[in-house]
Formats: sequence, structure tokens, C-alpha cells
Amino acid sequence: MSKILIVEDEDRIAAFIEKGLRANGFGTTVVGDGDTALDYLLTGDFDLVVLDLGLPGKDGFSVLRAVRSQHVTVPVIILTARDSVHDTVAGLEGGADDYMTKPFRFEELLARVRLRLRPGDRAPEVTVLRDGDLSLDLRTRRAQVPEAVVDLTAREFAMLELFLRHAGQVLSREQILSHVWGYDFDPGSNVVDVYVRALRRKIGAKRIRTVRGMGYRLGA
Amino acid sequence: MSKILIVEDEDRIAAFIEKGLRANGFGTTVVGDGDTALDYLLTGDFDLVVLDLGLPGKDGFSVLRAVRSQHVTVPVIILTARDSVHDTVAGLEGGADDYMTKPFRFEELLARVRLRLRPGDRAPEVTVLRDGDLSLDLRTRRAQVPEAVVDLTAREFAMLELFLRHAGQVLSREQILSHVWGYDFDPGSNVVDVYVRALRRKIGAKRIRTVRGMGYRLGA
DNA sequence: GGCGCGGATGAAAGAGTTCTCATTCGCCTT
DNA sequence: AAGGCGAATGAGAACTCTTTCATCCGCGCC
Repeated sequence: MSKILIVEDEDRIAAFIEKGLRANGFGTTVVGDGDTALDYLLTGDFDLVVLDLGLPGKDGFSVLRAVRSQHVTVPVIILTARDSVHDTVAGLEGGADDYMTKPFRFEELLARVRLRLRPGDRAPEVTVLRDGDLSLDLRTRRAQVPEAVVDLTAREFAMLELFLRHAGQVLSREQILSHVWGYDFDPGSNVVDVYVRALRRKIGAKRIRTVRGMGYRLGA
Repeated sequence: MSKILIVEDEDRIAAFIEKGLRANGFGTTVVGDGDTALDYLLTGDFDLVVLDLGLPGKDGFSVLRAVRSQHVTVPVIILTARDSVHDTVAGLEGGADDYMTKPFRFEELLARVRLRLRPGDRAPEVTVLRDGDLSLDLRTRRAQVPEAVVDLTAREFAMLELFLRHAGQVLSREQILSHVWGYDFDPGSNVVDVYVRALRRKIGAKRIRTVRGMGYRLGA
């Protein structure tokens, strides 16, 4: 079991990451400040680090440099605010292996974690998801139904992927928000409704059923 | 050798498609109106059709319905104007297998043609392109250099893919325009310059060399 | 059958991407 | 060294995608 250190001071986000990683079989430890993070890392006891750059006290970037200066080569995935992408790109020269801009959806972080932990033995990747006569090509972001092939936008794609990976299950708006929009969603928003409509227009209205008071369900 | 019927009334576009398909080993026949197209198709002599919907006289959609009403199951890829996507999606119920919105880049058409001709024996797809210490993940649209991992926009991605598939070669602005922007480019535009700059910002300026009076070259 | 609440819908604001244009930079020739 | 031409650059217009908001619809309870 791989051990992952999560360096993040916002409890809500730390919990979001920890819960998801544990559910996928990883061992996790959360720390909220840079100094502690550095101590833990120098023990060499972790297989990967998820590091927020915006820490109080010793910031993530300092931690990263300190770790690398000790020739510790543990893979590092940094988390950064969306509007500081430019700093990030410049700053990555400090030795991170990958990055995510906040807010992010958990699946994307998981994919990056897996990539960094097992660069070699990747299982032959699934590139097409199916349910009945509906299919989704993960590489080209196109969905296919008997009547047509349709291009999807990023959000439509992420949502249809979620529906296909849980075909037949009722998904609540909150579940959908948290998986497709990440941890930073407004619970009062009706984006999900809006995107369900967009998807229905493209793949056919009947394919996504409304379960009143519960959420939406694809197929079955 | 598969035989492909191209139904397109604009000479420039027909030539663009025919040239590309021939260069990739397909046999091609071009016709410019719907009635002739229908005659040819009913011979059953073609393995695939590229069909423009905006034909003079009997339009592409009528041809499609006529063909299908005769139970001819040849794969059909339709071409349609960008602003009529909605008609397209609705109209596809007439029996097309796939579609492209104009203007399109040739590689995308080629990929769709190949997919329709050989649904089974797809070679294990390449998902990562490399040149030296630069790599590009085709599935996630992310480029990686030792200093960083960077997300690319659609155009940046298409252009870097082209550079990587022709690493070490000098590519003229016209070549780049025709491959990345499709047949419908303005020869006087400097989009290529602008996107070269964008790419250089993301993957490092030195990786793309300017060859004065000729074009650009990646690596080597 | 009427009412109330959850869901559907259209429109429009905000953000990122794409593309053009005008200007500046700098290599190469003379 | 000066001039000309090709390339680099910054700014902003146009477009698409994303999101919010206000309003309309219709299912299910009374």
C-alpha cells in the first residue's frame, strides 16, 4: 500500500483528498504546515506528496526546494490557485512532477497520483465506456448513440463519464457536483440541471431519467 | 485498397480531401452533385462516403436518405457548416455514421475514415509522443518537459502534435496552417506566429527554432 | 382540481480561447 | 551603419464554454 503525504492547511480540502485517496486504497497522512511537512518528508517514509503551495508559514514552494536540496526524489504533485498558473509554470522548475489548479475534481488528482506511483505497470487503459447503445470515447471526448456521434464540451464529458461509470445508479446533485465540479461547489447551484439538459439535447432526452427528489440516473 | 467516394461541390475542398486520402493509400472518386453521387453509391462499389450536406440540386441529406432507403449500409461521414451543427445533430438520424464541421483539419477526417473502415483491427494506439526530453500525452492534452507539466489549449495541442510528428523538420507556415487549421486558412494570417509564441512560453522558447524565411523547427 | 415544490428552460453575464491587427524588434543585406 | 524585411509581441475583438438567475412547467399531495 502506497503512503501519501497530504500537505494542505484548509481542512475541507484536506478531507476531500484524504477521503478519496483512502477509498482508493492509499495510506494517507495530513499535515497543515510546511515545517511539519518537511520533517515528515525527510524521514523518507512516503511514496508521494500532494503539496499545496499556499501554506501559512513556510510555503509549499520553500518546502519543495528544501526537500529537493536534500536529494529526496519523492514524486510531488503541487496544488495551486487557478489565477497563479503563470507563477506555477515558472515555479515548477523547483522540482515538482505535476500540478493541479484549484478547484479540481478528485478523479483528476487520482489519475495523476496513479501515474506517478506506477509509471510502468499501467493496466491497458480503457478508452471507451459503454452502456447499451451509448458509448463514450475517452480519448476524443465524443459520445456515440445509434442516431449520431456528438462532440462534448469538457463539463458535458466529465458528467457523462460519471454517469457511465455508475450506469443504472441514481446520482444526487451533490454527488455529481462533487465529482464533476470538485470540492468547491455551491450547494445551491443548479449547474447540474443545466448540464443534464445539455447532455439530453445531445444524446437524447430519454437516456437520463429524472428521479424526483433524488437526482438523475442513466440507463437501466 | 479501400475506395472512397467524395461528394463535394467546392473544388478546393474536394481537392484537399482527395489529395490527403490518396496520400494515405485510399482510392478516391470525386463527384460534385447529389444525383451523380446517388448513382455511384447504388453500384455498391465504394467502401465509404464523405458527403457534403450543402450540395447544389439534390442536397446531401436527400442523398443520404435515398441511399439508406435502398438498404445500402456503406459508412457515411457527412460534412457540415459549423453554424448548422444543430441541424446536423437532429439530421443525423437520417443515417450518417459520423460528421465533421467545416472547416476541419485533415488529420481528423483521416482518423474518422480509418475508424469506420476498420472498426476491429486498430493498432494499439500511440498515446504519448516524444522528442528528447519533451513528451506529449495525446489523451490528456498535456505536455511535459523536465521543468514542468503544462496543459495546452486545443490549438496549442494540435500544433505541438504536428511538430512532434515531424521533429527535426522545418515546417513552413503554410504547412502548419493547412494541418492545424484545415483548408480554409488565410495565407496572410500570422496565427502560426502567435501560437508558436504561446507554445514557447509553455514548453520553453529554445525548443522551437525559427528558420528565417522558411518556418519553424522543433528539436534536433 | 388546485397548490406547492422540484425540475426544466432561456437568457445573459463572466471567463478563457482564438484570431487579427498594429507596432516593435532584430537579422541580413548593402 | 542604415534600411528593409521577416519575426515577435501586446492588445483587443469575436466566439465558445461555463455559470447564474429568473421564470415556467408539471408531478404529486391535499
